[in-house]
Amino acid sequence: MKKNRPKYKQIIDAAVEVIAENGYHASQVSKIAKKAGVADGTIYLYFKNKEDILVSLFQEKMGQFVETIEQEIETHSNASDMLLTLIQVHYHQLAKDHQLAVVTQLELRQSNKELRLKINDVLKGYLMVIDKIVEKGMNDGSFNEHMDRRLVRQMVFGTLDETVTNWVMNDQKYSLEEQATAVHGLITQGLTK
Amino acid sequence: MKKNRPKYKQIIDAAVEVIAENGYHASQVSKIAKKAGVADGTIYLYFKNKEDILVSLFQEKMGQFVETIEQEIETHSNASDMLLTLIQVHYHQLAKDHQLAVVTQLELRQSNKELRLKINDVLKGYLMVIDKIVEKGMNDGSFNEHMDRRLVRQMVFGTLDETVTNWVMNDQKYSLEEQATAVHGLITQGLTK
Amino acid sequence: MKKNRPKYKQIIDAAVEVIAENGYHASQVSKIAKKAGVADGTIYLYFKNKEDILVSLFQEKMGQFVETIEQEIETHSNASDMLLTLIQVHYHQLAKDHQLAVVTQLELRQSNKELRLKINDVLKGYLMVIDKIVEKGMNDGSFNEHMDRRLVRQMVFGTLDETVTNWVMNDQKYSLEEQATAVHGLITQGLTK
Amino acid sequence: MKKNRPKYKQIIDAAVEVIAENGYHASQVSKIAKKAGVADGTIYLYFKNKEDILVSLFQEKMGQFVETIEQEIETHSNASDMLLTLIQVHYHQLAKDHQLAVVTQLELRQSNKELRLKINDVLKGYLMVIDKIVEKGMNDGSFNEHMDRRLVRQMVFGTLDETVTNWVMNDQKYSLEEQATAVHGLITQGLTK
DNA sequence: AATGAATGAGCATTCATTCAT
DNA sequence: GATGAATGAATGCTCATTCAT
Repeated sequence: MKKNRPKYKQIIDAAVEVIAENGYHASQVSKIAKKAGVADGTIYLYFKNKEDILVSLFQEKMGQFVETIEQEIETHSNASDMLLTLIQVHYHQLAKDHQLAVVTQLELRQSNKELRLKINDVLKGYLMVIDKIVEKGMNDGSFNEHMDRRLVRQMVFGTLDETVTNWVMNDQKYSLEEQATAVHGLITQGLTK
Repeated sequence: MKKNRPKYKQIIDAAVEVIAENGYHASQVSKIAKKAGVADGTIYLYFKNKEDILVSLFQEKMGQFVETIEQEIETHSNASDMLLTLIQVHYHQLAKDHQLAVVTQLELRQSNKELRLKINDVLKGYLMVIDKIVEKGMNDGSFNEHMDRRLVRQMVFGTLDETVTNWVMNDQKYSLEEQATAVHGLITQGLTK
Repeated sequence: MKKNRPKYKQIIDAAVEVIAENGYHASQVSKIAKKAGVADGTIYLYFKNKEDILVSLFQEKMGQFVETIEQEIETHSNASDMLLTLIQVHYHQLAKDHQLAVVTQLELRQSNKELRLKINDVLKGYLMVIDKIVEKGMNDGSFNEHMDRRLVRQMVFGTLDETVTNWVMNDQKYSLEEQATAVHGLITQGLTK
Repeated sequence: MKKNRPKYKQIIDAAVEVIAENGYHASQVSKIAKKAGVADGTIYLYFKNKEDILVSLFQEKMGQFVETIEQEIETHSNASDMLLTLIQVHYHQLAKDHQLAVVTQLELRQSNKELRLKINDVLKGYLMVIDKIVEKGMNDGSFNEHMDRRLVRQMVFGTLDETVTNWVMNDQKYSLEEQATAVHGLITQGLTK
């Protein structure tokens, strides 16, 4: 299994670093190879092509991301608490790894439509976690049962994504994690008094 | 004034068409020129460079967008109604011009960081409209007065943007405009019953 | 006769200025037109094409150059004195018009082979003046009668041209005219004691 | 060391051929690559850019040129003989390689000012050889000790350069090498009987 | 005569991918 | 498995010249 050989992770981590430092368009395969300490050609023993590096990068990182969130959520039985936890962990994961935040929020979005579609596929795992929480809240009566689940998921994800992107674009100069409860409040209570 | 000469708009409209049809990266200047019915060199009488076409495109379209929304909002005196109108008009504008929706939601985001920063500048005008509505609602007591205005703006914009992007990515196969009241409900009431 | 209309000289003088300021390759027709205070298209009422401006420029300036030298030479009856006068006037003409010196010594040489052949044609008038002096000196016995006239002409012209070019390349920071007698000495006496 | 790999010289020789055949401005990198039998991109493994090919070309060829002249000169102890040898070898080197003569005398001079400055740097090695000969002659009393060394160098180089350029422009239809002694006579004895 | 908007041919360079060693 | 030299397709922009007014 290629994914377990040391160079696989080595190349993915090099890719994160190179993209964070140079930006998406200035991240040539040769730069990633150099940073990973392998020859250009070696990359192609582990990845089908450049796009495959980026998709794999996203899969690896997002996989850990979702896994961590799922574990944390399990410690709660209440949908609203689970949602707060999801927000906190989401923010925490990105706040603790600035490079990864830049890469996922800004750089990877410059990729072409096909790559973005594949990234969306990877995101589905995350959206399902949101879905489960919403589902639970709607079933146990803590959330409004007349909501369109798809729209709820889009509101939650759109809000989290937009807040993180703004934080990254503002050079991460305020605390992302401290916003968690306020954002949770907005999502659960809405704007109305 | 270059912006009033017919070829200016002709080229911008051609750019929207070409990008919608071919995608951002396959949209060569020569293709845009051909579609606009002018010579390649003519493009450069009206735009500084390729990026300038795209920024101008966004400015033109977003300018009309914001203007239309502002006019519609003025017919209401209530913050919640204004927000509903904003959502409706936002959805309507993009639903009525599928090509423009594809270009702004998907294609233009593949541009490099500089272009995206310029696009963000243009977006500020729109965000200010959201701000004004929120401000009004918080002042007249219809909205919760303890909210962080920045976060509110990000939630509203993030939700609208995510819902439109999903609609575009799903090939616009359901009605965007019919979602408006549901989205308005989610934003104003939140998830909680 | 086009050459007598005011815009003809106006354009040529603008060309000298523009080329001296911007260099040969950055001297677009539109820049020359602007400096001359005429429209781009007007240039083509007076000159066949861009190359024709440059050839005409060289003809005009070199014509005056040769004429001045011929007049000055006539005041002498001795070949060696004539040669000294030629050198002095050659240096003086270029020293008094720095822009013209830059244009003829450096910039115009970047032109393509065809233009340089035409320039050489114009130069023939000047070379004939040198020839006449040498001829006279060889006939009256003051110059060595066994010399190859062509080679003598090339030595004289090559020496003058190289000394002026060096002076221009060194930013004209020493006096060109003060070198005249020394150069005359070298040419007439050679290196040998 | 890139300069020792076979493709380095292969590309430089191709550049000489292509420029001699097509002229400076019609010598595209792709033409040079084709003539050298390599891919366009390969050029850039050996040279920084197009200008670097031309500067390297000049350095390589002029390096051999100067080296050959220095070796030949060493076989003489007399300044005048050394000068004759320099002229003979200068003429011989260019007469035996017509293409190189065309490229250095005509084509490379069409380059822009920066390239010409770099070429002048390379030329300094050659001018120093002239300087050494003149110095020697002035010290041992065979040459006039009151001469301005800079002017002498310019006269010698200007004369050689002009005679070669004329020969090239006249399609090399007479013998350059047979002129050597006559030119040497002109330079050492001057025009005066 | 004069204008200036419009034209469109032309080209250096990068970089993902391959494949002989 | 690993290497890295070699490949070659792909494109934004300039500017001399024209011609309708």
